[in-house]
Amino acid sequence: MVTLKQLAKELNVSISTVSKALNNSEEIGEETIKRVKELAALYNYKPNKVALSLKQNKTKTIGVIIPDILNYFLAKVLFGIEREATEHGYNIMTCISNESLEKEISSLQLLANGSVDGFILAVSKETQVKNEISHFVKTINQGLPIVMFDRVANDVMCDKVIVDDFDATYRATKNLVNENRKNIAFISNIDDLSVGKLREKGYLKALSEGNNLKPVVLKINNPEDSPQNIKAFFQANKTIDGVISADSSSGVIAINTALNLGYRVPEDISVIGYSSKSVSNHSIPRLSTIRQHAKEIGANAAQMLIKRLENKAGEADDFSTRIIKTSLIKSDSTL
Amino acid sequence: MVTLKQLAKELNVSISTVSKALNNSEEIGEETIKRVKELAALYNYKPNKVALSLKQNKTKTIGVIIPDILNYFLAKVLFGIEREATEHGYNIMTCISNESLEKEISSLQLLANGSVDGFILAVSKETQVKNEISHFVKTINQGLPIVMFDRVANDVMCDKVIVDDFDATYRATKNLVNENRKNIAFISNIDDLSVGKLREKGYLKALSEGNNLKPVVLKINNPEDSPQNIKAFFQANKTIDGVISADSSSGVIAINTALNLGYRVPEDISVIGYSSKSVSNHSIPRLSTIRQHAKEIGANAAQMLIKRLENKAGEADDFSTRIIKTSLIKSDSTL
DNA sequence: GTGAAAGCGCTAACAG
DNA sequence: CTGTTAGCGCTTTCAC
Repeated sequence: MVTLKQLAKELNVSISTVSKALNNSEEIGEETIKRVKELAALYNYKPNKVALSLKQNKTKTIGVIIPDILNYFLAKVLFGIEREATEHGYNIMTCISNESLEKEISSLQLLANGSVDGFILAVSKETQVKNEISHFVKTINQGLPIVMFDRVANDVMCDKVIVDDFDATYRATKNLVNENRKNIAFISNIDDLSVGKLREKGYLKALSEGNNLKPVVLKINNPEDSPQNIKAFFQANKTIDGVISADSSSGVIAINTALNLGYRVPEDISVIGYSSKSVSNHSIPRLSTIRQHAKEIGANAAQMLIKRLENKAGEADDFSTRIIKTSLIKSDSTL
Repeated sequence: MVTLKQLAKELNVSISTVSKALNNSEEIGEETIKRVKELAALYNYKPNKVALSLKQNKTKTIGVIIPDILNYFLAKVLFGIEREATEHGYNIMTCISNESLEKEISSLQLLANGSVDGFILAVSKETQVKNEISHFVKTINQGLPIVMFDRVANDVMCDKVIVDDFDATYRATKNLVNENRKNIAFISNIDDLSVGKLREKGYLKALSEGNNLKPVVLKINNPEDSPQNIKAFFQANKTIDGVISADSSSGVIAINTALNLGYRVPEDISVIGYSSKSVSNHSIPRLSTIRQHAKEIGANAAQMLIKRLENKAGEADDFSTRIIKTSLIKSDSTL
C-alpha cells in the first residue's frame, strides 16, 4: 500500500500538503492539488483505514453477534444489517455465539478493544435461559452502544428492534378459529426463547377467547427429531384440525406429515407457520406463513446504531424500541 | 478504554515500563510487574487493537465475501470460517456480494485499505458469467492473499478449496442407474455457476455409460418458480423414474411434487439432491442427499489463509487446491 | 531495572 | 500557499 509519505517524497512536498490536497483543502493551490491527485490515482492510493481509526478514535465498524447463522431468519437479518451498514460506510465484524453465553461474552470482549464502534446482536439461547445480562451492561458502560433485535434482554437499557410476536401469533390463531377449527395445536422447537414464549402466549390468548377451545401443545427439544415427534403427536391427537407453528420448519413438516397420514390440507387440517418464502415452497400445498420482514429488522437495527454513533449529542438515555409488524401471508395451507 | 498512558501516570512509571510489564518482559522487576498487572486488571485494560494493527502492520482480520448469505451451504461455510478464524485469534469482516460483480469489486476494494490481512471468498454468479478476474489479480498483487472456495476462478493463482462436484454427481447418478432406473432427470437452478455445470457433466457422464439412457434436463431460472416448473416438467415427462437435483431445494420439491402427482417415492421415482440435513427433513420420505461438508470447507479455507499469512517465507507461488470429498447419505427417497 | 524516543499512517493546529 | 509539529496507542531499540 502506498502511503502519504511515499507520495510526498516523490512529489517533493510535505506529507501534510499531500494530505490536505487529497482532502481538497482550501489551503492548497490548484496546481498542487492536481499534481497530488494524479500521482495518488496512478498509485491507487487509499488512506490506511487503521491509521484513520486510530486518529479519529472510531472504526466505522459494527460488531454483529448472531446466535446461529444457519437460522434463515437470523441470516436474513444479518443480510439487512450488512446492506444498511455498507450504505452508510460501515463494515461489519461478525461473530457467531452458537447460542452459547460464554461465546457471547468472549465475542463481546474480543471486539470491545477498539475493534468496533458498537454492537448489534440477538441474545443467545443460553443467555436467555440463564437470564444473564451483566456482560451487556458492562459493554454499554464502556461506551459501546448495543442494539438488540428479535431476542432482546428487557432489563438492559438499549435500543431494540422486535417483532410483534404475541399479536402476530394471536391473529394467526384467530384466523384458524374463524375457519371454525375446533382443535388447534401449537408446535414449537424454540420454547427456550423469549420469542417462543411470546408466540405461545398469543396462541393461548386466542384460544381462550374461543368457544371451549383447549390448547394442545407440542414442544420439540431437538429439531432433528421434528418429523418423528410431529408424526407421533398427530397420531396421539387424532382430532387436530389446525396447527400454528412457532419456528421456521415445523410448519412444512406438519403439512407433509399430515398428508402422509392421509389428511387433506387444508380441508382436514389448516396450518400456519413462521417460515420464510423459500421454505414455504417445501410443501404442497404451500404453507401459509407469518412473515417477519427480517431484512427490515436488520436495516432498522443498523440505522438505530449508526444514528446513535453519529449523534454525539444523543448520548442521553432516550432508548427506543421499534416494533416491526409481521404480515400474515395466506397461501394454500389455510382455507 | 484505559490506555497505557493512564496506567503509567497512575503508577508513576513510564509508558514503556507498563508495556513491558504487561508483556512479561525480562527487563522489568517482579514487584513492578505485579503492581502494573494489578492495576491493569482493576481497570480491565485491553491493548487497543487499532494501535496494535497500525504498529504491527497486520490486523488479524480476514475479509470474507459471500455471494448469498441466505444460501444454506454458503452460510454454513461462513460458520466454519468463523469458527476456525476465532480459534486462531482472527476476526472476520463479512461482505455480501449479492451475486453481483460490482459489489464484489467494491467489497474487495473497501477492505483492501488495511482493514484486513487477506480474503476468503466464493466467486459471485455475475463474475462467473462474465468471467472477470482482474479484480482478484489486482488484490493479490497488492499483497493481500485470497483463498477461494466452492465457486473458484480457475485462472487466478491462489489457494482453493473445492468440492468433488463432478465425481459426486457422477456417483449419485450411477447409483440410480444401478437401481435400474431408465429415465433419470437432472434438475438445477444453478446452471450459471461453475459448480452447476460440473454437476451436470457428472450426470451426463454417468448416463453416457449406461445402457441407452437419455438425458432429461430441467433448468430453472428463478428458484421461486421451482414448484410450478417441476410440476410441469413431470407432466411433460411422464416416464421419469429418477431425479438428480443439483441445488439445495429442487430435491425436496421434486419429491413433494411427485407425491402430489400420485407417484410413490422411491418405488416409482428415486431422488437424490444436494440439500442439507435440515432441508432433507422437508419431505416424507426424507431426501437422500449429497453432503458437502460445508463447515469443513470453511475451516480448510481459513486454515490455508492463516497459514499463508503467518508464513513470511511461503510467499512463493506454491498455491494448492484442496478437494473436500462429499458423502452420499442414502435416506428414504432411494431404494 | 527503568525511561526516553522513534515510528506505524494519518490529520490538524499552528507557523511561516 | 506550504511546512512543521504534535499526537492517536502501542512496541521496541537504545540510553542511562
